[in-house]
Amino acid sequence: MFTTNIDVSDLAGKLALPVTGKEHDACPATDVLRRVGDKWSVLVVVLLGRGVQRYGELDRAIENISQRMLTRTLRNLERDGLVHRTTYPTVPVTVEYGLTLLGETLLGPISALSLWAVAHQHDIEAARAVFDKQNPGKLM
Amino acid sequence: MFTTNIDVSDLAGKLALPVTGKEHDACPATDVLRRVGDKWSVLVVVLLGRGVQRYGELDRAIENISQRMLTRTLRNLERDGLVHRTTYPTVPVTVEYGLTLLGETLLGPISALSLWAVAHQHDIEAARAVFDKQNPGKLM
DNA sequence: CGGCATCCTGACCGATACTG
DNA sequence: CAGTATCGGTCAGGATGCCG
Repeated sequence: MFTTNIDVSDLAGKLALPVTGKEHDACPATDVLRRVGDKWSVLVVVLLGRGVQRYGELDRAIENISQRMLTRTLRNLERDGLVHRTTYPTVPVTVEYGLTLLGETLLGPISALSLWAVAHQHDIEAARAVFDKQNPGKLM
Repeated sequence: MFTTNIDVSDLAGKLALPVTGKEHDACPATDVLRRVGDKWSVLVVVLLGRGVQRYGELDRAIENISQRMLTRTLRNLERDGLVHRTTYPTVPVTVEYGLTLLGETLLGPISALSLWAVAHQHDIEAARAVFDKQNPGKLM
């Protein structure tokens, strides 16, 4: 069981003003947030959090992901050192994917965010309904 | 001081296999992750976490954000109920932005993720260097 | 001051076909 | 089985100009 215990003031305190473009682009948090924000990465990480799985297992587990995106997602995660890829010289070839130790440490933060999303989904949905009613045709 | 204390097994346990396309698209976590993953939302939320700020203050604080994206980011956050917008009928008009109570509860999870990113930035950088050396020309 | 309208570029992502 | 190659669509995001 992993737990996280975070003091928010740590982050706000570290942030100096103004935030230049280079600071933002070079910020490791920006980097990670973009990876986490792409369509499949978090889902793959969470699935691999249950244990090592083969390419085909992931492909079937996520039903509608394209092979292109599954491969791209796994390559990116592998490049960042979050996922390790193991091949066995069988015929045909067998490939297993699993989380690295670094990848496992990511489970805590992304679970915190996911659980926040689940916990507050109705608040968000309600807020959107109000906004869309008060601002017809705006945004969207 | 906000703190979060998360049991990762909560998330993995809730996830059933296989994950259909509709389940993934309708998942509130997917939704939040995409908003968090866009280029400016988290930065704006963190800045507003320090207190109410005017449009121009945010614009100068983030130096190189375009007005278009600042407005879009604020609108999206407002629509989701994370940010509140207050206008004062001065001449010219004054507009203040601040976090809602819901928005403040998001500071915990995104700080957890950001601090993870900062803590492991060197691991990630090193992993990328190894990957890029072993797979020249692949990905990127 | 605090936007909105418009145009443009490059990601991200999906569909399809092919392969060691 | 586990990918690669190619094409095309959609959309985030930047630049510029105008406005109440």
